[in-house]
Amino acid sequence: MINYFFLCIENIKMAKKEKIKLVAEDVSTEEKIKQAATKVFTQKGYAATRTRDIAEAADINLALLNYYFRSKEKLFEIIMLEKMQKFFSVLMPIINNDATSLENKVENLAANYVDLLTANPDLPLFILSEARTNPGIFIKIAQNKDFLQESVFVKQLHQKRPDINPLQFVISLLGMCIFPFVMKPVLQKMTDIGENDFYTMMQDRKTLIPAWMKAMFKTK
Amino acid sequence: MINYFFLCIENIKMAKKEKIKLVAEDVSTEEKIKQAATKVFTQKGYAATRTRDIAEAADINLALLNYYFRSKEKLFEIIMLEKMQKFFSVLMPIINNDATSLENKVENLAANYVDLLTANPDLPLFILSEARTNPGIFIKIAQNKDFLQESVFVKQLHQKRPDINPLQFVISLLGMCIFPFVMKPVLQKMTDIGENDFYTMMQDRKTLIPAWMKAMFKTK
DNA sequence: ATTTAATTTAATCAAATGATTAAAATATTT
DNA sequence: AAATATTTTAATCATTTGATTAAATTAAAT
Repeated sequence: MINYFFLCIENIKMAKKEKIKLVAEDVSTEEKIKQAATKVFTQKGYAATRTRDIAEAADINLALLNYYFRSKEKLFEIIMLEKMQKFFSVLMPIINNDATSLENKVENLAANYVDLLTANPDLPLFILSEARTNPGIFIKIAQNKDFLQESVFVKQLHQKRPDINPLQFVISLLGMCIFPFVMKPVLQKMTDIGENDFYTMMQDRKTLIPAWMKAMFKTK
Repeated sequence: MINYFFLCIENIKMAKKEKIKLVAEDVSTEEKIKQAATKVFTQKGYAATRTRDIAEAADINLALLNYYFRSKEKLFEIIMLEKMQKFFSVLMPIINNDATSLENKVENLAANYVDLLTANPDLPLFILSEARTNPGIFIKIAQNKDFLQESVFVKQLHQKRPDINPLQFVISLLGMCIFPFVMKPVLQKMTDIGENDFYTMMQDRKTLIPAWMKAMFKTK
């Protein structure tokens, strides 16, 4: 997260280009490539994606991809870092808020993640599976390894239930929000759940998950 | 699931071989390849796996892979079907048992899946991510699309809470069992959770998840 | 208007990769 | 022991794929 801009504006040439394009405000070739890459990478994963797929989706010449981003790997890193940022920009402000209660944080997390993932359904599977296949990239994201343990959220969880590892609740909460979207491809191939049913269920989860978590806090 | 053996013993030649090898009881070349393929495929996914990786891991000549399994894709299908079977051979008997209570089913599912996934940590991410990338294979698995809706488990859930879609509970339960393993690669790269901590937490979940689910059933 | 810089195109390269082939080695049957 | 079938090896193919190059085109600066 920290070195996101460093990586993104990796050399001066690109920095120049980016600025020009931002001022110009048009959908630049660079942006077209990035959008196409986001689509193809998140749908098929890094290994299954061909640079030619991206070029075709972006409706550009293949050489342009390398001209703008040097390599498939560099382009992928940019996309991945953006996606990770999206994830953490939801998580961090909520779990570190001193002013909200534990219950309130749970409500916020459920609502915000359901909305984020409804808009980006294959985001979780993309991040989670690339973390396994492509470990190198996650090392570059110099995240403070204690950000979770030191969060207000974890402290509130510990206060509420000192007898249970707070991470158990964190994993369950994230699982209840994220897992449906991870499971979606399998679910849709194995059952008759359609797009509308799924959407309704996810919306219902905004209230179900907080209610469930409250009940889980109270178990003896 | 249904056509598993049909696919596996795709032609008479292979059927012959298999029988001979089973009788002979030695670790046949075919079995060596399958074991190596299982390892590499589940770790790296289909697209990122090179047939040469498998050959090297199995310590055999590359041509043998094609001799025994015709193609990378055919080999993959066999591995995938075995893995799916592993998953469903845990799920099906439990959710279709008339003799056990709802609470008992939850206990069984939690305990059995924690054990299964502790022994096969990258099984879920393998299945879930290939379902997205490689949709063709899941069509071949001619699963009855109503097996879940018609299960005793879903009926018991409906009886307990007619006001909530039973699938909401199913997804949450599976999520609480499976998601930790899906999240494991990311979790380990972002926090200081070691292998031992993770193991302990998963064992604790065998009792936590049933307790939580019971509490969730009671929410107003 | 001319020069310089940035962008785009078409053609091509080199390496990687799934697969095949023909011959050699080993096992099985007659 | 000879003949036959099975298994293994080494060499090679044909494609695919990420990347490059040199030329053409367009935009920007002087």
